Amino acid sequence: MRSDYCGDLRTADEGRQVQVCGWVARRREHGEHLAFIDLRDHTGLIQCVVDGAHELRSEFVVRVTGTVRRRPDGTANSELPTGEVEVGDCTVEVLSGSDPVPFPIDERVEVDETLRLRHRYLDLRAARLQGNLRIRASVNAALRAAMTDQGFVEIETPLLIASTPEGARDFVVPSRLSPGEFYALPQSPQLFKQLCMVGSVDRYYQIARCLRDEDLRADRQFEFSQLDLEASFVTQADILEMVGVAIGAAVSAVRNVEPGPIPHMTWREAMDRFGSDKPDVRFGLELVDVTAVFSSTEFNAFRAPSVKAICVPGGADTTRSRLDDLTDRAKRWGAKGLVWMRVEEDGINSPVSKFLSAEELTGLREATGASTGDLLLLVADEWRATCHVLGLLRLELGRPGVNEGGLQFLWVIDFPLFEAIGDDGSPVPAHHPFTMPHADDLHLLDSTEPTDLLAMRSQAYDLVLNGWELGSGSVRIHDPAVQRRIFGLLGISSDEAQKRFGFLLDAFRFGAPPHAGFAFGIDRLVALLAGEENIREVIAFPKTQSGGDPLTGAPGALDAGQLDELGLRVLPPAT
RNA sequence: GGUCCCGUGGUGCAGUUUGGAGUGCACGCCGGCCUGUCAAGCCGGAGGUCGCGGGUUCAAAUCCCGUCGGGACCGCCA
Repeated sequence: MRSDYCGDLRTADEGRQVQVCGWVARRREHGEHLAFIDLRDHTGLIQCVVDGAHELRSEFVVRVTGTVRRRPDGTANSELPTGEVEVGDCTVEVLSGSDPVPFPIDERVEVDETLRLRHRYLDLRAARLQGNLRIRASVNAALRAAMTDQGFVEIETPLLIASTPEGARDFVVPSRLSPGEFYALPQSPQLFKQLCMVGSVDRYYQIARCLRDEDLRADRQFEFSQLDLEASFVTQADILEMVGVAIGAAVSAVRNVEPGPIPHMTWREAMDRFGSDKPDVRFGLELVDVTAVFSSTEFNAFRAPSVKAICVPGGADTTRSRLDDLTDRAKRWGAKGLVWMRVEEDGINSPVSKFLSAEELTGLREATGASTGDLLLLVADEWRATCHVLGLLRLELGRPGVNEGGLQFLWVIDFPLFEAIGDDGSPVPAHHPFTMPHADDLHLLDSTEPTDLLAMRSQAYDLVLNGWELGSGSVRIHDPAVQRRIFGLLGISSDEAQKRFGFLLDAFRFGAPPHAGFAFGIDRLVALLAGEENIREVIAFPKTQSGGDPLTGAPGALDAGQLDELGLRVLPPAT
């Protein structure tokens, strides 16, 4: 039916009789007996010269039989890869007609996203999504090859599993055979991959679909894909190396460059310098600790456990309304306030400068390296709150576009084991409860001091790319005694632990190898490699921010018969 | 749970601040002309519940309240 793809024809094909199939992208009529058709398939466009095209319309599906010829002198189109040639002496068969399309299939027009999603099959015809889906496919292929090369075995794990109350909200599936009971869809294959380790698989991986019922964002969908992996008899360093190999393969499959070794940064340093556990290191505006400068200040707002500043070079001309806007944002992010200071020729211009001593102002300029023309922004609070607010402010002020600054991968290591002490007095795990404490901090497990517990580091690590958390992993606890100790600290009784994770704990009684793993989001990686700031652009059929699918109408109601069969009754909406 | 932005012929926008006739631009669509265009060109034409509901007003796309849809973000996402 077809001899060539549209986008493949070149001068080397001159003289060949070809059959090309595709969609009419554009039609240019020049009277009754000359017209040009741009024929489009997934490879690109080819111009066909036809004897009249009045019956043809945009997006008609046609098969064109003709001869490839060099275009007449002066009529080549340098914008098109196929622009040196055209298909002439054409016979056109209409294989399928088309109504006028609801939006132009043209990159140059930004169309309402609901409309694009409602007619996703049309949106997919555009080069942007065609390219993105193919980038995604080559990333998947490169990851599979890299994992296979490293001795990993691809294993599929179940989608219908038991709900565990940890982590994100589960999507649940009612059971017909056990009315009133439910499966959960996996948030990740976490427990199964650890069982694979107990089962002596040694190295497991999977491109796994994961589902979490949490609010959607530009970088979050209900459903997403992870490269999920786990290995036995390895250290954290081994896992980082293996993931680095996979990432390198994915990057070089899309770009023609190897990303090189991925630098490491401790969690503490990331928070201190960037105010985030997923720092975007493509730009400066780093946080500067100035707590010491105000150690004996008279200014109440700065009598806080942590005072930090951002110096915005050349920012002194920031307008008052913009500063007010930044202050509003800082407050919405949880700050008690935001102090701004314009560094001017004759000193510091700030609403609070009269509360500060000369020594403090001098110390501040020294600590931040601020010079005339700069803007200083300060927040004072608990250390975590200060870092958090200034970290968000930093992104607001300087974050580069998705295609700027290259690909800056970063390992964030030495995460804390616990992120806070909960209301019940038990520490709250920062990762999951199977995370191995850092070897140097194991002795703190026996401490009863909250500060000791919060100081404990874990063998957990995140991979970050340009400020996006790509994924996380950890060395797991394989020793039942340590696991019991952790559950005890978390306030999880052995009965409760047995109820929640009994099958895993049982498995660990029969010889669990030391093991560690990782998982990273393929949607996010592909989006950044494709230069997209939204993962919906690299997903064939994504959902809107409110979790709907304008194409299929999901989610929708069930009819009474289905509900009966499942033993379900729908309550009226709460008011 | 919260903050902010958007919604105007098929598409993308302007018009909303300061109320005065559905006014404008570009693309697309339909018809005609046109033998080297390429986002073809020229001429003509059709096409509107200004998201929806209520309110204020002599008068609402415009002001107010509510609601629906979309987007960005905070919370949330072990």
